Amino acid sequence: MMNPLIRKLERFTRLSDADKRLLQEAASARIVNYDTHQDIIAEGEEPTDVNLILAGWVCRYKHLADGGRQIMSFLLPGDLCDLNIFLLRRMDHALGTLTPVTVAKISRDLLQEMLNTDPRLTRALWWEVLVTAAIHREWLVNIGRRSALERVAHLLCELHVRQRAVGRVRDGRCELPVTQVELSDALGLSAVHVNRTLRDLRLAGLIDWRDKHLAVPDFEALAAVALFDPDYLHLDHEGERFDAAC
Amino acid sequence: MMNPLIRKLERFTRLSDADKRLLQEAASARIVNYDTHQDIIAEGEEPTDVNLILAGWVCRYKHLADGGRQIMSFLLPGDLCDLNIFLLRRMDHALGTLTPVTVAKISRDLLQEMLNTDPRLTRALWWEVLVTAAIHREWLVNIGRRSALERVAHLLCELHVRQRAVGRVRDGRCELPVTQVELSDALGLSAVHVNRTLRDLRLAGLIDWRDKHLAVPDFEALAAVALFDPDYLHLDHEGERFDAAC
DNA sequence: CGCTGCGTTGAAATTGCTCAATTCAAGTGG
DNA sequence: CCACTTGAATTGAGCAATTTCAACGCAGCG
Repeated sequence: MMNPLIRKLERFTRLSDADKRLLQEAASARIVNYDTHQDIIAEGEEPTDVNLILAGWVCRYKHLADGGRQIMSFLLPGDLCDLNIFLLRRMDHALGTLTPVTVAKISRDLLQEMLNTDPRLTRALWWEVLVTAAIHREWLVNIGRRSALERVAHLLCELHVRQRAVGRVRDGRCELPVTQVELSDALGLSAVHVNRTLRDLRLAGLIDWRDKHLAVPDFEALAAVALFDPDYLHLDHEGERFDAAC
Repeated sequence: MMNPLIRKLERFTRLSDADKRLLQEAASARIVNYDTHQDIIAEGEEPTDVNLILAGWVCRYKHLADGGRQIMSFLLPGDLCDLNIFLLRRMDHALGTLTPVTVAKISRDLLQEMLNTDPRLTRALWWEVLVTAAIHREWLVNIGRRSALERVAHLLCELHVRQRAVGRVRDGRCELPVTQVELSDALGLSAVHVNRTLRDLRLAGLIDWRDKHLAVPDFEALAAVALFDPDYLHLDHEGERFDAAC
């Protein structure tokens, strides 16, 4: 199995064969499977491993007092969950599966060793952390300031682009194995309104979402509705300027 | 001038005298002043320095096509702005002043050297980055799922607690040198509605905001309205467990 | 004196929410 | 193979929260 993390990190920086071997080993040591709607780690727990998603979709979320929840990230194959375990003792949010999921557990100690010995890999992994924060910021804009139509379209654009970045889009078609309720929990909208908004996008011919797959016939058109600008994903091989330094 | 960053980082980990001297030097090298409503760095620019705020309030924000804006962070004295300059080439957001501001510019090279030579400081600085991301996540919950009253109260609680953490609260009173419009830009609400919501909080005796200063007579009461739980700020000396390792 | 920025208030319009019912597809057990 | 259940999507109707528009007050300042 080609490690999807390697593919993604190579967008950012070139990795040596040794880097890749190290990552590949780390990602093979301890594989764990989860069913749909399970917590990989709950809010308040003390994490012991970093979770690398090999297959399936995961979300970060928090529960609210009134029973609602807010999803703060969608994590796809190749995404790394808790690089913060080195510094923050307790999880201030939970990680839950949206589909059946396979993760590789990378222990603190192993990761620490990788970070100590491999500066290029260190940079690549911190790039992950910073891009995650950049996505959080764009979500703030999305939820705070955009209309429901723009909001839904924007999230669909993001998920489409992120999947394209790791080779998971064919003919404008990618996975979208989440429910409308889950989308609404991510967007700060009601499920009913998400449903109506999706209908509007469908009627406008902008999306075709069926069988857990999203087809976007004209990405530019959808991006225009969403006011989507992919800069915040920092996907354009920015790290290559570091190669000289390594 | 006591460096407010040192005070804050010591909440997280103990710093040696050498660490502190290093930080103190770095924060004295190049001091720059800004007026109110200036950009310290604009969206799209390539940052060259890390900005350490010594005095005044700063915000992260993005402009929208329709002229609106979303504020994504409030940065207070002792906060560090762009630790990401090592990895992300272009700013995906701007940093603007809310008051007259004094910052210390710490160059890439100097910071890089500090990170290379001082692992404890490195950890402390990354703690900054992770806490910033944690605040972003809580803001997502706030904007996505809470009512206007809860939302406003929650932000006021956060700003109060963050200032308490750096010794800037006396008798329940702290600075709040922002306008209602700026609050509304941070909360995803209209300025008019923020005004009405503040009136409700004032009439309920929960806040007293005048002359750029916020007084909270009964913090627990305000926190109850806001559903505020300060865990996400990770202020409770979590890093001490690392002392053994250093 | 007359700006200008900021705060305040009222009234009308709108967006998105809640409640409730219905459909549909995919199991699951008898 | 059918009856039943369950999870998800869909639709309508009424309602509530928030926005928008518009006006006015007030203080600081050139």
